[in-house]
Formats: sequence, C-alpha cells, structure tokens
Amino acid sequence: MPAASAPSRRLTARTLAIADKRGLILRAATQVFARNGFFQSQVADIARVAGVAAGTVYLYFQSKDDLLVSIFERTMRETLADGRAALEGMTDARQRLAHIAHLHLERLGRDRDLAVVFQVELRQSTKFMERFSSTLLQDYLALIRDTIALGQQSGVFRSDVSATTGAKIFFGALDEMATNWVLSKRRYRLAPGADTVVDVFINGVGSRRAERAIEP
Amino acid sequence: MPAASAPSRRLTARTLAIADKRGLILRAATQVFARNGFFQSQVADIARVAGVAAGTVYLYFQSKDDLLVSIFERTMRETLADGRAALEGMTDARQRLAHIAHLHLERLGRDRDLAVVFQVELRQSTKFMERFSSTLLQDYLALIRDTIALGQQSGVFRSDVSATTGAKIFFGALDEMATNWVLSKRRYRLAPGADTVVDVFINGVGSRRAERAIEP
Amino acid sequence: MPAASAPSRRLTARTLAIADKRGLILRAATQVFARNGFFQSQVADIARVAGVAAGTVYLYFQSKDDLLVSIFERTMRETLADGRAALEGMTDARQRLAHIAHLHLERLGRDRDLAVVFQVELRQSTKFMERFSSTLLQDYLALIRDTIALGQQSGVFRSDVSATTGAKIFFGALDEMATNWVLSKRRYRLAPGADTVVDVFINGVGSRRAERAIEP
Amino acid sequence: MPAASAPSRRLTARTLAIADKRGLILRAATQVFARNGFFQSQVADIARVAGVAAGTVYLYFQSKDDLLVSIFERTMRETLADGRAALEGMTDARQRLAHIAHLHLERLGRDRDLAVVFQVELRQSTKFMERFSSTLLQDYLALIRDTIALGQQSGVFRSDVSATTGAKIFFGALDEMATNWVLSKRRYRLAPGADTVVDVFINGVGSRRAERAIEP
DNA sequence: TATGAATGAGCCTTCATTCAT
DNA sequence: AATGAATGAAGGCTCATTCAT
Repeated sequence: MPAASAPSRRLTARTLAIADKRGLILRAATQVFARNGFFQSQVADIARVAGVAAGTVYLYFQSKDDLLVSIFERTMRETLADGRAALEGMTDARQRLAHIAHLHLERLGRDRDLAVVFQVELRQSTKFMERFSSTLLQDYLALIRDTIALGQQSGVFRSDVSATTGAKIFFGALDEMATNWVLSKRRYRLAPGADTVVDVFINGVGSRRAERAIEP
Repeated sequence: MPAASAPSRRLTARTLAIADKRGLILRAATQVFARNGFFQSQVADIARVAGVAAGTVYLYFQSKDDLLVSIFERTMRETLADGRAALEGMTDARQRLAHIAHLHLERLGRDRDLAVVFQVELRQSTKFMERFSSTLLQDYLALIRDTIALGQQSGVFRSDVSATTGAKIFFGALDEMATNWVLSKRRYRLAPGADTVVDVFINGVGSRRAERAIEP
Repeated sequence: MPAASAPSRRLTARTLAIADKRGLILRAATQVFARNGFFQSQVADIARVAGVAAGTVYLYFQSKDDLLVSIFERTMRETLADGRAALEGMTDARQRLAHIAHLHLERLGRDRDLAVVFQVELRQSTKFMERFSSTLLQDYLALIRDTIALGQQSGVFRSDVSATTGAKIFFGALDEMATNWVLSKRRYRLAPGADTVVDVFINGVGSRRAERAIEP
Repeated sequence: MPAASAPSRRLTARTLAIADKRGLILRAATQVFARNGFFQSQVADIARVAGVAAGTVYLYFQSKDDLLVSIFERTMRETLADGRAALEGMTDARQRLAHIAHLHLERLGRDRDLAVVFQVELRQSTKFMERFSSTLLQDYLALIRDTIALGQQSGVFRSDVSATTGAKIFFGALDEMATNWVLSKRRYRLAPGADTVVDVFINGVGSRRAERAIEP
C-alpha cells in the first residue's frame, strides 16, 4: 500500500470515528430527552449514557438546543431522502400518499424514543417551532402538497380543495395518529393506521349513499 | 333593596373581584407565555402585565405550571360546554362535525395569544401532555368520536373506519390547521379552514370519477 | 353605679382583654415555635392557632422576633420574681440554690413547649443570644452568683472558686439537664434532677475517701 | 524517584487539592456563619470568602445545611479521636476528666469562630439538634459517662450519683463556660476555666467543714 | 380593634458551558 | 480529541409586614 494513502486512510478513519461519536451522542440524547423531557434532561446525563465526558458533547454539538435540532434534522433529512427516492417511480398520486404515510408512521413506530422526541419534545416553544417550520418541515409539507397537486393534475384528486390545505390536513392527521400513539398507555402498532388515514383522506368518511357534504 | 341583602351583595362583590383578578392574571399569563414562551417567561413579567405584585400570583395559582394548566382547563371547559350546548339540537352528524370545527378554529382564531399557548406552549413535554391527555382532551376527542359514531348509526358515515381513528384524524387535521396558522408569517383568517377540513373529512380528496381508494 | 366609673371599668375590661389576647397569642407562638422551629414557623400559623387574623398579631407585637423575645422576657420576669420572693426568707445559701434549681426545672418540666423554646429556639443566633445575655439572663446568673457569694460569706461554700464561675457551672448544669430532657426521646420527669445537680454542685462527685482533687 | 510513581503522585496531588478545597470552604463557612449567623449568611458570601464560585460549594457539599452539619461532624470526630487517643494511657478517672475538659475548652478557645458556631449557630432548631444529639454528641456524652463510671468502679467517685446524670452536669458546665465566653464582651482566656469546672465537679463548692448537703 | 388581601424583597440551587490539563 | 472541575447567571417561591376597609 502506498505511503501516500496513509493520511487519507487516517482521515477516513477519523471521519468515521467522528460520525460514530456524533451518532452515539445523538442516540443517547434521543433516549434521555424522550424519557426525561428536554428541560428535565441534563447534558451530563446524555454524556453518561453515551459513555463520554460532559465536555466531549460540546466537541460535536454547539449546545443542548443543537442536540434537539440535530435529532430533528437528521431524521427529517433521512425521511425526505428516503421518501423522494421511493416516490421516484410512482406515478399514481394516491400510491405516493400511501407511501408517505407508511414511511412516516413506520419510522416513528419503529423507535418510540424518537417518536416521543418528535411528537412532544420538539414542540417546546415557538423558538424551536419557528426554526423548524421554516425549513425541513416546509420541505416535508411541500412533498405532500406536490403529491396532492400531482393528483389534481392527473384527475384523481378534486381540484376544489387547495393542495396546501390538503397537505395540512393530511399531515395533521398523520401527526395526531403519532401523538396519540406516543401518549397512549395502550401498546399497539402505529404503522397500520397509515392506511386508514389515506383511505379517509381520499374517500372521506361519508357513506357512498350520502350526497356531497355540507357547504358553509 | 332590603338591608338584609347587604352582606350578600358584599360577598358577591368580593367574589367578582376575585374572579376578575384570577381572570386578569390568566389573561396576562396567556399573553406573556405566547410572546416569550413558557420557559422564557418569568412570573414577575406576568405579574407586571396583570398589574399586581409577584406574590399575588401565588394567591390565585399554585405555581407557574399551574398557570399553564389553568389556561388549558378554563378554555377546554368553556369549549366543551359551548360545544355540548350547541350540539344539543342538531341531529345530523355532519352538521355537528361542522359545528365543532367552526367552534374550534373560531375560538383560536379570535385570540392569537391563546392559540399560541394551545398549539405550542402546552406541548412542552410529556409532563404536561400526559396530564392533559388523560382528562379534558380525552373528553374533547370523545365528543368528536361520539359524533362520528352517531353518523355511522344514522348511515351518513362509513362504518368500516373506527370512530376512534376517525376522531384522531379529524382532530389532527384541525390541530394542524391551527398550528400552521400560529406559526405562519402570513396573516390570514383561520376559521374558514373549518369548512375545508369537514369537507375533506367527509368526502375525501378523491375525485368522484376515481374509484374507491387503495386498500393495504 | 356612677357614670364616672364607666370609662374606668371599660378601660379595665379593655386592659384585661388586651392582656388576654397578648397572652393568647404568646401561648400560640410558644406552641408553634416549639413544634415547627422558629424559622419554620409562620406568623399566619400562630395567628390561626390563636384564633385571630394575621394582622392582629401586629397590633400586640412588633415583629416575629418580638414574639420570641416576649416569650423569653415574660417567663424570665416571672421566674425572677418568684425566685426572689421565695428566697426572701431563706438564709441558708444551700437551701437557696436548691430552691432555684427546683424552680428552674419545675417550670420547664411543667410546659414542654416552653422548654423547647427556651432550650432550643431561643439559641437561634448571636442576634438573640446577645440581646438576652445582656439583660434578664444576666440578672438570673447574678441571682445565682449572689447566692453563691452569700454561701461563701457564711462559710458553707469554698471561697477559692469565684462566685461568677460557680454560677456559670451551676447554671450550665441545670441548662444541660433541661436540654437533654427536651431532646430525649424517653419521657421522664425533669424536676427530680434538680436535687442531683445541687448535690453534685455542693459536694462534688469525688468520694469522701478521695483527697482533694487534681490541680493543673 | 521512579517514573512509575508519577501517577500515584498525581493522584495524591489531586486528592490533596480536593481535601484542601473542602477544608477551605469549611473554614470560610465557619467564619461567615460565626459573624453573620447561619440564616443571615448567604452561600455566595461563603464562596467569596473561600475564593471560589458559588456553584463550587455544591460540588463539595449538598446544601447550606450540610455545611453546618459538616463543621460539627468534622470537629466532633477530631475531638473524639484526640480524646480517645489521649485517654488511652490514663488510668485515673479524675485525670481523664481533666483532660477532656482541657481538650474541650482549648479547642474552642483557640478558634473563636468555631466556638461561635458550636455554642450558638448549631443550636438553631430541633431540626439540627435532633440530628446531632442522636450520634456524635451522644458519643461524646458517652465518653464522659464512661469516664465517670470508671471513677466509680475505682472508688474515686461516688456511686450514688448516676454516671449519666453526672455526665450531663459535667458537659453542661463546660458548655456554659464556652457559651458565656463566646457571648461575653470581655476578652479572657477560656481554657483555664477547665480546671475550675473539674475541681467543682469533683469536690463541690461546699466547704470542708460543711456537712454533706441538703437531700430532697 | 380587627381583618386578610396584597406586597415585594430576598436567596438557594441548578446546570449549560468553558477551559486548563 | 478528551476530560471533568469550575464557573456564575438566573428565577421561582415564601412569608413578614402593611394598610384599606
């Protein structure tokens, strides 16, 4: 092996080590935040769970807030990437919505600590909310909105409901399913709820016999 | 007025004064929490806005937490009472849902500070969430669920979607409408969204031409 | 009854009422201080036990401190007066000491709450201690010192021990008996200890066979 | 010195540094408590006198209370250890008592701040008193009681006075000597009083001519 | 005299963050 | 890169005292 590659290899190793430790700390933070609540969690606790010293956390993250933001960003980025990749080949907007719903609830249903952080701890205050809603969350809502718009263009969705409003309703429904699951004392599987949400969103709860609903 | 009524009058005056002061402090707390966030708000700020001394707050409320809880409880109690009263005469489940949605978004749309507290500050942590979800919030969800069940019995709603899941979807949609409105930089009227939510919830976004949707 | 006497009678009645209420509050304070400790006691508690409003306490006493001081002064004044009166006819210094010791321990042994206040709560801090030691407590120590000096003059007490030091030792012994009784979990009668204190103080614990003691 | 000893040396240095800082804070607390009184002292003052940050105090002590308790425990432990060590070789109970008295008054007489804390501040309330009297203070009284019992067995002390009562009287006398010294405005040496206390305790203040004292 | 609602000064403690090693 | 001892700002809450009634 040529000597020249050594530094590069070392760099790669280092990069991996860093990535590992970042992930290690982030997983510890998710667990601690979920179980104690963000404000009741101490950086020292997270460090202990991660098996590092308190000061070490600050080598990888700016602040305690940054830990929370990073959990959000990392998960959102992954979800968005996964979502976009999977949607690539799907032409049916209804199928796309179903996929988004499944991805959404499956990811949260798979990792309860993550779900708690997403459904509860991240809603700390306008401080966080505003920071989030201006970026990745908007991207996520945009993904849904575009899917609905696609359905409207292709004629499978009504055009008299704005895609933006539809996206809020769809996201809100999924979000509430997740929040309810997180706060419920009963233990049930979250993911199956995705089908119902999609079904209701597309077909409504109105019976076929009933005429089109009440207009204001 | 007979002399005998004097004590009663004094008592009433005092009772009113107390009620006023509680309400005064609660309104101040709503404003301060909404603008600074719960954790960034100081009890001294609330007292200043209410025009009382810091210690006086503790004559009417147990703690800072209690202020937040009281805002929630007071509003929920009123909303539930109003909702039940108005629903009394309505037999059509679709009409009932429409009414609930309007009441929900109108109340929040009328008082932005209250909306901020409800959509953001109250979601502080599982500590609060669990406290809430076990009581009045459950009552509210039950009100929706019962309305859906009524619609299923009368045949205007499908019976192959559980009323409980339907209630989550309906509430989640309304909740997201409110949260989006609160966090949005644009200023628009919240209440009109109620109709769309009801429409989509009942009729779905699927076009009439499109067949019944995707089953899992 | 002459009209002229009415004011006087009223004044007397008022004076009595005042004396009663002062006493009432003071007894309540003694009880509350004894059971909760001075700093843990709240003026509102004392008022409640006395059956008056919080503000009323301040019509009879300057401050919370004043309550503690008044308990001390009232008891000391009574004890000193009783002591002096009883000592009047006694010529034997040993008999006098015995009487003082009995009076001391009987008064405390009769009222445990008072004893707790005297042995514990009054030792709050130099602030109180210095205030007390400069007046009535000095008078009390002087009463003992003078009794010892009398005994030295009449030849029943050694003159090679200063009366002042002797008084400290005698008082300290009584004081410790009381403190031990107050803090003890066992329930026993305090007063009988007076005899032992006097006996040891006068005769020493040395056996008769043993020669006069160790000199430094 | 071999290289191998370096880690051990570093450990020792750190241990010393910690021991120093604990002691440093404890000395500062003694000074501040003595001069301001416990309740009037602020933890921030103690930190300033010790030359550390306020938070640092809490790295070494649980609470403000703990500082007071630690002063007591440290001093009592040392005094008990010193006392037991010194008593080892002494067979004469009278000599032993004299030694205890000297140790007691010398230690307090040497450090006025410590004396103030012991004689005044530690008598705060039953809260502290009960905590103390159940352990180290009992040990100290037991040391005196055992010494008296030893004297009774060897025949130099009377057996008709219980060793327990004798111990209270002896301790009370020493305690009062110290309290008087602390509260006195005059400045005199405390330790010499030890001899008088022992003398009076063993021989009594009764003159040799006088017969055995008054029996109840 | 009596009330008790209102006042507001005062402080212990926590814990995110830093930095010397 | 890693440590963890040290920092110090920040605020909820209590309660003695006042005063309008």
